[in-house]
Amino acid sequence: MAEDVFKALADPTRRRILDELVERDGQSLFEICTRLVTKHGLGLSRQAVSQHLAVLESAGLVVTRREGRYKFHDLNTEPLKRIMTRWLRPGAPEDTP
Amino acid sequence: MAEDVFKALADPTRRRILDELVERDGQSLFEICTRLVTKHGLGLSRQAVSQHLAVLESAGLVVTRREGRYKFHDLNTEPLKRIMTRWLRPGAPEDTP
DNA sequence: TTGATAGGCAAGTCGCTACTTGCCTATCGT
DNA sequence: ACGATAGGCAAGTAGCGACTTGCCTATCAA
Repeated sequence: MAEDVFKALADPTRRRILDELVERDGQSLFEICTRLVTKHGLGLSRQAVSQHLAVLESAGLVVTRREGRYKFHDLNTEPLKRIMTRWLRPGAPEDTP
Repeated sequence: MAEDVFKALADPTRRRILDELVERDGQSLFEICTRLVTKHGLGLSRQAVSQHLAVLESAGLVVTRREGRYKFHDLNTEPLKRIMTRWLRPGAPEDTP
């Protein structure tokens, strides 16, 4: 669980995607895709972004809702909140790697 | 900078090390090593731990002080604090991947 | 000074992961 | 019905990252 969140956050592109979703929630795959390419000069394929979104979703950082042929992506900060305090208050470990 | 912190946090063993340092600050390499092996049944070599500590240090999460033939490791939570708020308040991106 | 302890350096192996390519399904407009 | 749009699945490739192995340096105790 925490494992998935940390691994999801490890990739720069995925963090960029989260940035995008903070700025505008509920974007489709193609929207995110074009945003990443145009705004930040990242050159990546649609599938690459799709796979990143899958990682973020299975980490719980992104939730999706389908409408027709569109799939919208929303940010979910709950997993983040649960993680951040881990080393800040002395001291309590929680997850099993 | 932020890149290094996220990558450092991506590994379970390194998170365990941080857990150890929260619990008892200023441990040596060998102390951390034995703790990891005995308390959590992790089977890893001294060099493995040493390399993990190097990653944590260059991410700024751990600071070291040398005394004679000992090198003590202390936790530094500053990089964490700087990172956590990134996606919590809507919205402002900050690092360049 | 010698041996033991604490740590560092460098090269090599292996597995995971990010990304691509190619093809397939589903929904919408006309 | 047709084509175009939005997305999914699967296999393959390449590079990075965790870990090992072997050897080397430095400090302390006897």
